Amino acid sequence: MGDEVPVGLARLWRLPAESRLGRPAALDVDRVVRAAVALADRDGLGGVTLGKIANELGVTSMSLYRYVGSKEELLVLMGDEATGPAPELPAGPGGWRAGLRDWAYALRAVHARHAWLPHLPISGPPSGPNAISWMNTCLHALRDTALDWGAKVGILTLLSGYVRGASQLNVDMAEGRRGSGLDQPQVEQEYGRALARLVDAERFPEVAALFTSGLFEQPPADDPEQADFDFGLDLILDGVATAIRAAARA
Amino acid sequence: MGDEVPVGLARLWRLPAESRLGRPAALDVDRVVRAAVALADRDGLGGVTLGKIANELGVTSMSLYRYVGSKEELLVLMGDEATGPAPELPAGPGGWRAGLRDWAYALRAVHARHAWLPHLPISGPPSGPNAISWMNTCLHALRDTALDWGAKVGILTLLSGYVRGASQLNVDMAEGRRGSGLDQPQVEQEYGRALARLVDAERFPEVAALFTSGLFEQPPADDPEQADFDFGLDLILDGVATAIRAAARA
DNA sequence: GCACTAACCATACGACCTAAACTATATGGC
DNA sequence: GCCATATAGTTTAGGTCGTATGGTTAGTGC
Repeated sequence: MGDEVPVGLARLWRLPAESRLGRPAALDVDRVVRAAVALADRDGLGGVTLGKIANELGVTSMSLYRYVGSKEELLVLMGDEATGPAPELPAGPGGWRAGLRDWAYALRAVHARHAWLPHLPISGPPSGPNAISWMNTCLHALRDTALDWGAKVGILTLLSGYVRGASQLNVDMAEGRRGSGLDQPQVEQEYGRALARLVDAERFPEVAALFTSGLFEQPPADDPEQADFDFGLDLILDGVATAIRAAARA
Repeated sequence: MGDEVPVGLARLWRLPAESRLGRPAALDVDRVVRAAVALADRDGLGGVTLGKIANELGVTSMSLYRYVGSKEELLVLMGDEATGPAPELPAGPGGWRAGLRDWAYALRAVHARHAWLPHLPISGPPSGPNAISWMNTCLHALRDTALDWGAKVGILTLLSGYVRGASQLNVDMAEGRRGSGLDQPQVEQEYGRALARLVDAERFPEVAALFTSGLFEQPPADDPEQADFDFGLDLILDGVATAIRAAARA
């Protein structure tokens, strides 16, 4: 009967340590993590340094190790902190499809607020309280379907991975166009033209056709990133619909 | 009429520099990148160091800067190198579905050979010759469909992102169980039980139900990771099928 | 006031990436 | 054959960062 919880999990869930002995702590895990998140929001992931965090808090970097096992662990804590709790359960009508769509939109919005978040190294399955909160909301949206637990978890994994990947790509493209005052369509043009010169139409006929198709030349929608995101999301949701129908038949 | 190509792209595509002047080079980009890949295969991404690469090649770390602009750029080159060219075009029957499935399987196999590959930071849209090769194969599988280019690119992005995310998760789970001689089902048990103790059934009823469902207790398939992968893949392919039908109707 | 415990700090070390200046080795024109 | 030139590679050094170690400070409870 192991009642114990790994120390990393304990800090993620902020389990109180219980001890009135010794010198009282001037900080707590929360303040450390919040300072780190604020720093990442300002300077990016690469700008997060134990020294700078400590400076911000008026302590030395070594004292942070009283609250965090290592920088790697700190990154995990930052991830859960920045993700925050999932929005309230919709419970409204619209069924699973609207529920999943809202969920994905909300998660995307979180990534937009913290551009570094999708770039955090994955450290395993969702384990923090906020990650669990999002998990709960997603599963809730699927509650009235005939899917078994394995399928629900698969959908959750797929969907969160998709949002993460899409956000990551958006951020990277945005980073690529920093300095040169180009917006998204211009970057796509640049990309398409540079590669059109490199791609041999004989070796890669499909790609060559793509780059001469004019897809990267037209300035179509007013928010192309949103449109791209919606395309993939709808495609996934169509797949979910198929799975739900199949489960209902069984 | 800019005939020029950014220097990063030039190195990715190994554009020859043309110059018989000066001291002849003892190395070339290829050898540097291959040594780096071999090192990553052995020691992981964190074990890749300019010093170690140089050592392996019998030079000093600074000389590597003759071939690579920075370590960041080296990572990009490593990514394309390790990905390698896509497998030969199937051209067989089975249509787009078999084509995409084979493609995804092959990409997954590449990630299995280079566990660090899915962990590389994304640096933009596919740009290297090998990435383009995989792009070409994927587009080829969709050739006989009525999808427009935008949809095809969306599917490519979605699919490659999915494979990447799934591989990343597999690697991280495998890493989590290093040291303690546990296999996948045991790790899932450990995960399920640890979280079952932390998750409040009132706040997170769905998750609580999941963790008491026994999903993480049973040792079901003989290759659970493969089964999970297939579930997501089939779901995506079902979504693609829907999109193809819709495009054909239009 | 004394043992004990926990929080915090000063110091130091070892990686690592890379800028700058210098040396080595080839080519091509005279 | 020699020199200007251009490219390759080395030396040296600086700066940043994570963190191991050991000492110091500030509280609690007997």
